[in-house]
Amino acid sequence: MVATNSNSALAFALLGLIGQEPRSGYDLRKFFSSTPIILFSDSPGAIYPALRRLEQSGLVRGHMAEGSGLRRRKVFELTARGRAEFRRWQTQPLTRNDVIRNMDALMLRFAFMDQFAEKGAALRFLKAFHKELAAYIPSLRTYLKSNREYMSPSGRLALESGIQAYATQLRWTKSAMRAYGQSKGEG
Amino acid sequence: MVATNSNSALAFALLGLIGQEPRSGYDLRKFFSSTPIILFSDSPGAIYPALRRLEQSGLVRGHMAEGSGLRRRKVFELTARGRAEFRRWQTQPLTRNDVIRNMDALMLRFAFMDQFAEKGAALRFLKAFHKELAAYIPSLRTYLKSNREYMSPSGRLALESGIQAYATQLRWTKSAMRAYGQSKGEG
DNA sequence: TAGTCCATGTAAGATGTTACATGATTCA
DNA sequence: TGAATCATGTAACATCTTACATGGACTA
Repeated sequence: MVATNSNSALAFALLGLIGQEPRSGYDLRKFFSSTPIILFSDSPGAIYPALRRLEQSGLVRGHMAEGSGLRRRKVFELTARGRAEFRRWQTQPLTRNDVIRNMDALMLRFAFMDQFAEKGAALRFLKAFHKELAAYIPSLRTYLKSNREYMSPSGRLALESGIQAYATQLRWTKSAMRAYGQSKGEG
Repeated sequence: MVATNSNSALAFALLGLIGQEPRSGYDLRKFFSSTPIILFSDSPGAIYPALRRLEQSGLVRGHMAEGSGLRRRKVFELTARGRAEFRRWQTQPLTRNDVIRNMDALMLRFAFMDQFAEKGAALRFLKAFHKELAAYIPSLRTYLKSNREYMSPSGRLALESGIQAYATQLRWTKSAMRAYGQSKGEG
């Protein structure tokens, strides 16, 4: 209906979860609060308005669940447009900036990859991710090397922690690519 | 002057950097855009209002830099209250929730540890961090084990990536504690 | 019948994003 | 003189946080 300008990470998390199965706002809140993985808050002040926006822009459709003695419970399901919009977001090119400032969003995109995107998408994503990480990490090491002596011990250790985190992510992309290469035979 | 309710992560990053040496808004923006470490945006619409708020609550003090042919350049320095407030934030107890949802803020607190806090603070912080991570990671592994079969390959891989990231952070706390134990001989 | 959980929502407020505006200075 | 950089800021807008509100249903 209305132009879909841009959705927040939370909005895409909601779309992804609703895409797995129809869910209510309460279901989504419970998922966020009970699952140790997900990074979003279960605050109703974030979730219910986000759902309303998604409904208004036609990405989800909600209807009151009737049936066995249930209270008013508004269950949302994904529309075709919602599915397309999620896929668009998920398969858009991965940038350096995503790696630096939006790693969580990247992993969210990947987590739903099998669910929405076609076969090769996961592997393409992993290759691009690997490429960006492999290019970015050396620049961090270079920065550390040339600034080491001016940094406090805790500052230096904090930077090393960041570098190790990226290095771990890089190793993960490699093993994930192997996992996809084996099961899907695409190289 | 005004009650200091709570400051954002950006506000504390600004306080920490200003605590190293007096800096202008432009200096801070450049630091964020040129340094590969820091996670904050260099957007003027975030930084200048944040500086004004810090000044209004008496945590920093700004004055126009005069001197050799400079343009108007407002340089901020930390006040005693600003230093105390930073230290309070930095040394407050580390919670499980910080580990799950605010790791970046934790590392920011640690990065400035030598600069603001007294001797034992860094080591205390690392011990608490280690303890929370050591308690949290097994719950993630348990979750993975019992949900593995219901998850898509990409969902499972994404969760594994998160677990590996936490495990890397745990190893880092151990090596960081060794670094502090050696140089400061406090156990 | 009192407490807890189910379930949805709103209101106030702060913060951040993007884009725009302004003007001085340096450099080609 | 025109472009880039220095330097500060505002305006509009969307989003999130925290706290509050409401009411049905289950259970001890």
